[in-house]
Amino acid sequence: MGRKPIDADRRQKIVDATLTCIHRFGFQETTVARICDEAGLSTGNVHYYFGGKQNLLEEAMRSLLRTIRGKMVASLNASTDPVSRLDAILGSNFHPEIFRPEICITWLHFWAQAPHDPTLARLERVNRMRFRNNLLHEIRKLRPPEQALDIARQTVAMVDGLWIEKAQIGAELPAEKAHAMVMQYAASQTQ
Amino acid sequence: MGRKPIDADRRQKIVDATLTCIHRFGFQETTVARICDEAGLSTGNVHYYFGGKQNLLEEAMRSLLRTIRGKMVASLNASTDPVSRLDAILGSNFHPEIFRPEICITWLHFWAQAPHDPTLARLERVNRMRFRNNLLHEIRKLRPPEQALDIARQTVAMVDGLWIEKAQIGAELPAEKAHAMVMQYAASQTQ
DNA sequence: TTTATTTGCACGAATGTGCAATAAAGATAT
DNA sequence: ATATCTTTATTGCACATTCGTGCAAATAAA
Repeated sequence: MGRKPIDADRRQKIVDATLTCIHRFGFQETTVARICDEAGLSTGNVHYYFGGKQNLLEEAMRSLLRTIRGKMVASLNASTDPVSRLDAILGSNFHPEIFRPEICITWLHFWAQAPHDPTLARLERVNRMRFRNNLLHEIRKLRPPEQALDIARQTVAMVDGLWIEKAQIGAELPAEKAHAMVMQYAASQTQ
Repeated sequence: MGRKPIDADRRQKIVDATLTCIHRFGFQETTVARICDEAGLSTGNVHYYFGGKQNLLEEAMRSLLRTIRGKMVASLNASTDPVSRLDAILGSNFHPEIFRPEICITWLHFWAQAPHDPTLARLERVNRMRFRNNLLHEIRKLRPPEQALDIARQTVAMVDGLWIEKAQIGAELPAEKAHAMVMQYAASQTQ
């Protein structure tokens, strides 16, 4: 055998550089050259590790999604009553390390690209349904089923909308404020 | 004098072709050649009428914005009581001709591009504030000021979030359903 | 004829991709 | 231990393509 197998850290390094470029330049102007420059590597690595730009972009979105989901499961274990579990689920979407303009901008590009790329579309759908069902599972304990579904859907929409607002230049929307706004709504619907 | 002056219809034709390309291919793959092909013209026209691609993109976004605002003012004149005026304002955002995947996708690209382009950012901000203030003006008649601002903000977020959902492939969200969901929320907050 | 409009191409710049060459890190043989 | 070999990792460039742009020519209306 020769050298050590494919370096997972190096893959992650390229993925991180990709996310940085997307939030800094946008999807349109994120080039292979810029990504590799940001990562301190030469352009050939992208094809060695990912086979092409499109695969890298999809992998970068998967990575971003994993990061957010990681926050979610971590914050769920503590609570037991429905309302505080709702609060925990929402809290993961407004975690100070997550609810930042850079991440919201990247996520916005993800939403915009998904309708044009079946792979991203599938990722978006899975993620949306998982989020909605997590909420739904708790709301069902507080409300009749037919109301619960609408409330879950409205809550997802409000969270997404606040992410849009946060992504824009000059947005004045601290994570705590956004979290409080959604919780105030959820509380008003579940009493 | 020579021929008739600059043809406004021709400008609009190019703008429409641009919007079609954005919703069909996305911002990243909307090229001057594709736009002009869609419009049935040659590439030179873009620079003759708009001076460059960037100006055209900005003009296309302005046009989209005008279309939506047109629906809004038209539907406001009828009503007089706050709740039905709220309903009218929201109805313009969920008008069957507006709340379609093609338009929602284009709007998503607008949101994603705005953080990278000062001109688009300014457009986004003006539009968001106008929408929020329109809602706020009615909500103030129903609620104390400090609550009213939060409710307006939450409503805008929910509308935006439903636009995201509508843009995705396979979304099952009729305009009437989306409208009803936001109105149900607004009603629950203003009674 | 005069002026406005439209065409179609050519040019330079930039991009994604593939590849040949090189370096690095075990493994193997001597 | 030392040298050699094998596999993996990384480089950096060349290639074909594509893009936005500008312009000279052509066309059409007044």
